[in-house]
Amino acid sequence: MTDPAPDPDIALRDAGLRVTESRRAVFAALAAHPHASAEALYAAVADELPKASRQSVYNALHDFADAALVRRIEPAGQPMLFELRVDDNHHHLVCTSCGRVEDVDCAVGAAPCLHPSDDRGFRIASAEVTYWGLCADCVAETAA
Amino acid sequence: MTDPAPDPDIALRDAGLRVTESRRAVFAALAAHPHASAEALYAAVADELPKASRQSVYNALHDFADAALVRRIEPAGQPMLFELRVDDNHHHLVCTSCGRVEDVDCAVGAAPCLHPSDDRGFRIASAEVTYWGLCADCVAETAA
DNA sequence: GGTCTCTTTTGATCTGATCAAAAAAGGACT
DNA sequence: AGTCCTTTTTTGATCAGATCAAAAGAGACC
Repeated sequence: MTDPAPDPDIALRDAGLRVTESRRAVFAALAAHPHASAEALYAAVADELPKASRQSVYNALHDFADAALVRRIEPAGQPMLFELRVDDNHHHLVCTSCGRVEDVDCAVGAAPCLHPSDDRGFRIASAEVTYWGLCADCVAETAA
Repeated sequence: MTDPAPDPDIALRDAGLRVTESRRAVFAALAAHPHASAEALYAAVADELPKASRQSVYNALHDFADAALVRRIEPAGQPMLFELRVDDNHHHLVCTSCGRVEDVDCAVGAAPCLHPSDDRGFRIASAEVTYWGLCADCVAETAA
């Protein structure tokens, strides 16, 4: 297990990125909101740092993704979402009703689905599993 | 196995959709171009039926998807893609370099990845697996 | 063929994301 | 602490893909 909440300043510097207020704020927003869109993160950042611009949030997220500090996911029908969990190979549950996203550890063993029956000549780098369904809240709501 | 190339007219009528020239053209375009974007399909349709509008292609695709005549996939970084294979549970190989998409049958047995280690209370309806990597052509190009 | 409903067209509009140039701030060095 | 160079941020434009809405047109049932 890697450290659960690494110091953002150190992580940034290690990645060769300058430590700035906006980036710290984006980092904090990511920690507070797993699976948030750029827009949602901008809203969160703006709460703490009103002078920050939307573009700076996009910039930060882009830079973080390039540096592998965050992972970017794009479930169908949703804008890009960002998450801090990058060191493990985990997958996602997505609610088809409310859009909620939850993490789920890799199904069986280490890299279960990494080998398709026929790889068509592809050099496969990773496998991404998305489980579609109704979250607990939406199941309850449907029942009512 | 269901019929490999069902008569579009019948499929449309069975779905409660009127049979029109544009829809027939979109169907043909889908058959000719698996995993094509709405834009690409519009281009293909326009070749055969110049008077067809872009919107009519979007409409048709939307209607087809609602009627489960086509499946819509949205690999990260690409626009929506549409495919006619809907009756089987298959997955996709996506080339991270050129964007090429290939089908791959469900990895092991019937519904291999359908059960995550912890479903977080979700009522799971389906699992989607995307394999990311380099297609054969892009591997060759990289080697050169 | 007449009539009603479903489709198509046209053109506007929206969201999410990206691009680009000028201004501002980080941080290495003295 | 001050200087300088480079990276970041800001500002505002722009883009792509997709959707919405009203009016015109075409399918299909009688």
